[in-house]
Amino acid sequence: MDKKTLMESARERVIETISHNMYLYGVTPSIGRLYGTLFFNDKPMTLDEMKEELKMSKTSMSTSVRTLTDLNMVEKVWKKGIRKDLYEAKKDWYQIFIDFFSNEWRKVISLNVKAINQSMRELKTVLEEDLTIDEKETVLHDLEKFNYAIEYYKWLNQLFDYFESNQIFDLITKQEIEKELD
Amino acid sequence: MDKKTLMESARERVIETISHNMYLYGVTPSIGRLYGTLFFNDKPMTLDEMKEELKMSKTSMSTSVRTLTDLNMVEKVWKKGIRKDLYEAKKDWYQIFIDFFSNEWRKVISLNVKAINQSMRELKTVLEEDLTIDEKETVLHDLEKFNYAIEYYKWLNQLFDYFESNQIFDLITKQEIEKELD
DNA sequence: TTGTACGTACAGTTTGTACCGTACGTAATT
DNA sequence: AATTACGTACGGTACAAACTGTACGTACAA
Repeated sequence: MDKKTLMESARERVIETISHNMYLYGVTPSIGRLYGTLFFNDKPMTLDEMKEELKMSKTSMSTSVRTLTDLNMVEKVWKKGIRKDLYEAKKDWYQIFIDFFSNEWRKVISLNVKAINQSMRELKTVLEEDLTIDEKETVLHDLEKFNYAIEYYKWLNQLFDYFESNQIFDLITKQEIEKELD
Repeated sequence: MDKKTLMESARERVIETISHNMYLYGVTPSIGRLYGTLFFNDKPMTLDEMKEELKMSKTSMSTSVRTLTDLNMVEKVWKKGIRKDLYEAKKDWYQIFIDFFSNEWRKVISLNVKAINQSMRELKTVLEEDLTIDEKETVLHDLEKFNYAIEYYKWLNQLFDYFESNQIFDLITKQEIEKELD
């Protein structure tokens, strides 16, 4: 294998691995591959360049890039004289990690909390009616579980606050190497 | 709406919300719904009971329950005199959250690190050959990125160590209520 | 040993979604 | 104003994943 191929395959291996593991962020391998490609490409790319590089349709590049933008993994950049939109990978992985929780997870938490609050209100009105022993017990059990959930979501939000405020880096510093990986 | 329906719908709303939001853990709504059902069912359930409750096939229940078990969200329990397998939801959501990172994320990190190390070794041998200025620059750039990634994964692992050791609860206590949700 | 109950592997079917080509709206260029 | 270049909404297709039914292996019961 000549040096050219070796250089390419070394990069490809990592891109491919990343692409198959970005399901943790809820994206498909194709989208992951696009991020990997942008990450290793030092210059911003146009949709046409991505299309060419990945041998996929321009449409796919457009929607994929939008997904990555929504996840704060990619941003549009401007360069004078160039009409096409240019995109480049955000390269601060710590920030991407934190943003993911601050955005995606908090969105979900908010939805769950809303549903739980609604159900709690309803159950509390039911409590005022005549209930059998069993019914009352069931309602109280459910209310306990709802309360537990709410507490948990509060905890999660506090945790994400901690991430977002960068206090987490006081606790675990970026450069520090304390133990060997693998 | 009578009290019976109200009680059921209050519970259903929350189960449904959870089921649609458990994609963050990489599971489908069906599997999420099963977890929700088990969570609110105070007694362990058999596959047949789940099948009946969710109006799905026993096969689906079997595979779904296995998925949830792999995620440490459900466990098999024994009861003397009962031949069927019984399953119940694990109810410690903090632990589930932590286990998710300790298991799923670490698995992915390990794979990524392996790929990167392999590629780093290859690039370092390439560096010893005759390279054009441009080639050498590219290789060095890639090596820098690989190093960055390795550092990031070390950081993540340290973070998860912190979770796993429960030190995180010293930092953010479970009961504490500091701010209002939503 | 035979019969019964149970969980799951497997293969078939259906549902969902990733991806493509086309065709349109918008904005820059002349 | 006309033309060109560009990004994306839309509808169709093809592949993948979720789900089902059957059928088998295993373990307990009689």
